[in-house]
Amino acid sequence: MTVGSNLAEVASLVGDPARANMLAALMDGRALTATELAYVGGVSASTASAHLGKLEAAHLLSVVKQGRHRYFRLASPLVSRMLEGIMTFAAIGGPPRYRPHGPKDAAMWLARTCYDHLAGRLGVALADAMVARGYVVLTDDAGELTPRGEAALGDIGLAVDSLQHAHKRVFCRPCLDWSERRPHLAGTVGAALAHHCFDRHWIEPIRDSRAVRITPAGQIALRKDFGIDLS
Amino acid sequence: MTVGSNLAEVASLVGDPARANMLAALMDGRALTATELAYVGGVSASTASAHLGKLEAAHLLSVVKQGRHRYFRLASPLVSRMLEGIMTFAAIGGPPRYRPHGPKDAAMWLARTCYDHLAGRLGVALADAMVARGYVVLTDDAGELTPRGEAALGDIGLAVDSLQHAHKRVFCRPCLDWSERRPHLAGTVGAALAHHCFDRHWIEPIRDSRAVRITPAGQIALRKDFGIDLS
DNA sequence: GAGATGCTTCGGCCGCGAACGAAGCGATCG
DNA sequence: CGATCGCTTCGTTCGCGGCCGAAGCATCTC
Repeated sequence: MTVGSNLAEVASLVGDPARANMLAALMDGRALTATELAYVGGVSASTASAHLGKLEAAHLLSVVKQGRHRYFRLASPLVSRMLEGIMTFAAIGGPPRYRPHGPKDAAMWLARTCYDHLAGRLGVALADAMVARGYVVLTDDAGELTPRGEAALGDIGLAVDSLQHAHKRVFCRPCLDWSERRPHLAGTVGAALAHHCFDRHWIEPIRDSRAVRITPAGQIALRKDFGIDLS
Repeated sequence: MTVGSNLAEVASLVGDPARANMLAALMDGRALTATELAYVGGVSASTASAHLGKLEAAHLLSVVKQGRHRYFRLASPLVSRMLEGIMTFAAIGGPPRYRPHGPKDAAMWLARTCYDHLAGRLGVALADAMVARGYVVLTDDAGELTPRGEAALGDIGLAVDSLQHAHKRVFCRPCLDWSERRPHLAGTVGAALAHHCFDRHWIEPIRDSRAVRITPAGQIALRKDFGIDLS
């Protein structure tokens, strides 16, 4: 059958541990080199090359050559969405899971990027705050920024108007958080919020990880603007 | 890493052709017996048993024993969503695809069920009609039933009020159609619409397939109520 | 009861594909 | 201009996992 075979074909590409780790590492939207991906995949350069070739051939990844490096990134938001769907199931739909062990995991649980927006306790807390204050309305699948929310974001210096008419990309949508098992903010609004936090140095990336650290300044600002305290 | 391994684990389960075909067959929400699934998977009963055991262990499928039969169904809407995500990518995100060949494919392209709602040319045409008439508003991710739409559906005998307050399940959302590459209606509204069409015998299931046939009565009713003509 | 039917368990076979190292090629650096 | 680095290609090895058929255990039918 036409349908099933495509399904299996794509899923089996994601179904290899090395490739899955590579894809997961690219979930934050960055582009990584073949060597970096070999490392996160836990395989040799030659093996990684074969994997990356397959992922590119299937259009899961796009590649851009720059000098002697080859930078890979997820080929489209559709890929990110697909992976998100699988990870969400893996985290909350599958067999019961356990809480984090290592300190690295702990950081991931606290705050991390998810493609281009924020997830973890911080992401969920932000979404909660936005909802509680009537800035956004969220259902399971849809989200909407209220006029009140638009104004409030404007007050803290987040230019929402310029984004507003981006009808093509999704403006505001919930994204199920695999660690908190509750929705956080994705879409244009979620991305803008994340950018804002980075710009103001409320958060900063943690090396070699999707996790982010909340700076002292961020602690203060988040409490002041959103009533968030993640101690 | 914790994340990647779960991702690979789940994806590899879907990544086997036999299992993928079984899962695809269950996408319409029905429950099938082990023997039926062995058939759609194209494998022997013993092999199917092993596959189904794995899918159940990973909580992709739930099983209910009835007499000497074991009925399998997708364990949760989360699984359906995950598969939907992969199929969507496989259909439109991957390498360029081709149009149908066999008559069976043709029927699938014309009209079929997608979990619990309608897809194919019919599904897309219904969504288009609903939008064109101002019954619903659709963005890429969200959907909303307008008061006008609510009234109109009421006129043709579709009790929408009773569904309205089902806040838990998603009320109305778009679902990307892999054959038409355009959204059709999913969510509670999409499901209610599909049920309505079945109840009135506007459409009827085609044996051993997710495809549905549009009855002569359906042709007339669809044209009258929605201005749809799929000749 | 005997005989189907539905499904699982067991044992053994086989092939795909992931793995590595060595070698080659192109780009960059000193 | 070598030397180094980033990546790919090639040839080979090897183990996991899918496959089947035979046998076994239920359950329903007559």
